[in-house]
Amino acid sequence: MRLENLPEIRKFKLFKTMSEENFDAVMQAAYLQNFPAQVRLVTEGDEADFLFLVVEGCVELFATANGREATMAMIKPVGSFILAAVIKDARYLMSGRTTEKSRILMIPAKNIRDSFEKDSAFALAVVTELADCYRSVIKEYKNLKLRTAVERLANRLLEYHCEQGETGVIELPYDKKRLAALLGMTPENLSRAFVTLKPYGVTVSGSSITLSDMKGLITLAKPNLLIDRHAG
Amino acid sequence: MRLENLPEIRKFKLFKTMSEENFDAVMQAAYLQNFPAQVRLVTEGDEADFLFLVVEGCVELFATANGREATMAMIKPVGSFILAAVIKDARYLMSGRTTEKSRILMIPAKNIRDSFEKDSAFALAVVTELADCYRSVIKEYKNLKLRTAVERLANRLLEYHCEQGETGVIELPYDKKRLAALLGMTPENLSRAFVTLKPYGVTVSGSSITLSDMKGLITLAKPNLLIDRHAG
DNA sequence: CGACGATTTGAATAGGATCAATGGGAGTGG
DNA sequence: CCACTCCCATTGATCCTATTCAAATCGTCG
Repeated sequence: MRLENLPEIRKFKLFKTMSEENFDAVMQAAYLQNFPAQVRLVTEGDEADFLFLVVEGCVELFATANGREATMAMIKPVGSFILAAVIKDARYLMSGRTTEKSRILMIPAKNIRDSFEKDSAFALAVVTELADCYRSVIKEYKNLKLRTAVERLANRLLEYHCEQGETGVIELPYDKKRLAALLGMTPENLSRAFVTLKPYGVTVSGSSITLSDMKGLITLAKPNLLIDRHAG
Repeated sequence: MRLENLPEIRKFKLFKTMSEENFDAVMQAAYLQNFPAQVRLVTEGDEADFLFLVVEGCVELFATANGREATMAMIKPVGSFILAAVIKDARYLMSGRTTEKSRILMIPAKNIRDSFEKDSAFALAVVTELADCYRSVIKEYKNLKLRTAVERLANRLLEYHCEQGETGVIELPYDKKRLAALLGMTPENLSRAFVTLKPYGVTVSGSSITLSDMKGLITLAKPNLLIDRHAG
């Protein structure tokens, strides 16, 4: 593959500790491709042929059943997806599609599994990454089961605020439709949740959100170290 | 520790491939203890000092926030819990309590992490176990997001039916209160869900359930390979 | 300007939760 | 063996959250 993005990939936590030799071998076999928005990269039920890395852009992971659809996660650079299926040599449990123009690195699953056996530093990185993924899903599950829609939104806003430098103004990272799906609600309900948060200093203007009463919002959201990335 | 249950522990997938030497060392440091029902073994937020194995009995994993409580999983013999926290040397995201008289093996986290580094066969087993755990939570998450309460119950009944030998009669593995919590509903709602399933051949008599219209029940449940252990 | 998709708002509905009351065993003590 | 008690399960009534369906509005892009 071409090397323009190699340095950042090398810095990604999965590969940082990998031996030079294995890294080169893996990248030799990998494909770096550009995709437009709305391209389906993987479909649930398919065999795990590749590990995916989002190098630029964004990928939405989602699942379907009974005619319903649920957004499971959004993957931003540099992040991997469906590592567990690759390691287990199993079928994907989720589908993935780009939500914007994206640059995606596809690594044949076999190369990952081979390196895993040859390179113990890489094996450790895989375990750590898997443990992180596991803990993230547990947190999402708790978020969904233990909070109302308004509380989930409030905490998500606090998270973005934290990520974006605590300036009092947030830019939503996706359109509201997708944000709603990610939070486990309908777009209509998200709209209403924003209205509910108005008394807590939340002002919406398109994709730009102003937070003018952090204290009040935090009181409502009750951020929790064991659920949220922000909090503390 | 005492050795009465050693053979079954040795057979547990986490330890099956471990070197004799490491297994002995790990078990040397472990404690096997009997607990009555309703004993809190771990509390979310605590540091991961031990990996736990359920040798006999049953442990309920649950989480709390905002005065609410959610059951995350039930662990039966032989099963481990909070492996991810142990590997990451992080805080537990879930609490665990026995639901019945149980025999629990407690392995100091440090021994697990040490063996993990020394024994590559064990490392592989850990990765596999973590990947399994991850995929299980994803399935639970899909189950919750993509199905109604009645559908979740129907599929759970089919799962138990499958596990228990497809005799047409199921014995519920826990009391209904806990089953309700596990399925993400209230006990009242579980009761009503059973009533809803009556036209599909589901007859309740205490903890014993009769299924007399498998075809109808399956049509309603729509079991899914990518969510359910049964199905197929 | 006009069209189309995204967002918001409104009204009606559904799925579950909560609150309250009743029924039913299992275990205890007489 | 029976009465009593307590806890669990069921049932009924009501409330609440969130979904659905419908319509209006906003924004953007050609």
